[in-house]
Amino acid sequence: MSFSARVYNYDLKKTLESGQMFRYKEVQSGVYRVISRDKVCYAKQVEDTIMVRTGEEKQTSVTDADIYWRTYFGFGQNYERLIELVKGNKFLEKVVGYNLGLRILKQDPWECLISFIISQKNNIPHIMQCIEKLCAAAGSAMEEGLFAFPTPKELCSLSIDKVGLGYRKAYVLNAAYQVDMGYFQLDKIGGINRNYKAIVQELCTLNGVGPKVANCVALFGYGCLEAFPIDVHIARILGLPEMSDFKSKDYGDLAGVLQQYLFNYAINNGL
DNA sequence: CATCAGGTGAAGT
DNA sequence: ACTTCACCTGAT
Repeated sequence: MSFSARVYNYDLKKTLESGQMFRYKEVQSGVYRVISRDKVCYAKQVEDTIMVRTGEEKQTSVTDADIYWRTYFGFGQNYERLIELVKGNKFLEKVVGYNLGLRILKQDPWECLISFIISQKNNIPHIMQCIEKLCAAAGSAMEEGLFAFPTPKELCSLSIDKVGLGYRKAYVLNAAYQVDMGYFQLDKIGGINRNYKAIVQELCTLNGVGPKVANCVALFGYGCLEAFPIDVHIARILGLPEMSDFKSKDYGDLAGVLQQYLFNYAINNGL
């Protein structure tokens, strides 16, 4: 039914609204409805506690849904080392300070892949609108008129002309076909002995998936925190004089976190 | 009406 | 290897 998580240095609003995921809605002040795969939850933060309400019928002990959402929200993550790593660079210190509490979510690779294919050369409100239309058209119905993210098979057998995907439609349909047929195995590329580079390389074999989208999927879908997606905002920032000797590799498995901090700083400060 | 928005692939240097 | 350009669509 619901659970509470004690969190340290977590910011639910920043985490959800930083553009890393698209299926959230603030239904009441401070209450966020979050949808992932075929699951819905309502999350609210009060100081160092996050309350998560799920649609489960009864609460016997810790449910699978609890575990799913704890992992999803990244409650257990800790990026404290990043504060030390950026010391000395005033700009990065400001960026990290601005984003304290923002975590990288652990999303579903399939949903993440399709979402970020759709995101290319597109703006956030329209991305969200496209995804909702896609779910309504192909996903299975859940409670209160909400729809699950469509499975690969569901996406394959859909006419998605009404979704407004534009030229991305072919990319989405092809990805759905490849995954549904088992030609492209999302779970396999994230297997135990695969690494970040291999994941990006594999993802880039899909039509419509280039370095930017592949790195987003690696970061948000596969939990590769060393992934460093470079979009127009990040590229602009990398051109700033204070970033002249910046190398993402220097930040190891916090590079992706810093990337998201830079991105969120950029879109909220007109960079 | 022209331009633009969280890129990519193809074709041209 | 690097540069240019078309691409769907909805918003301004």
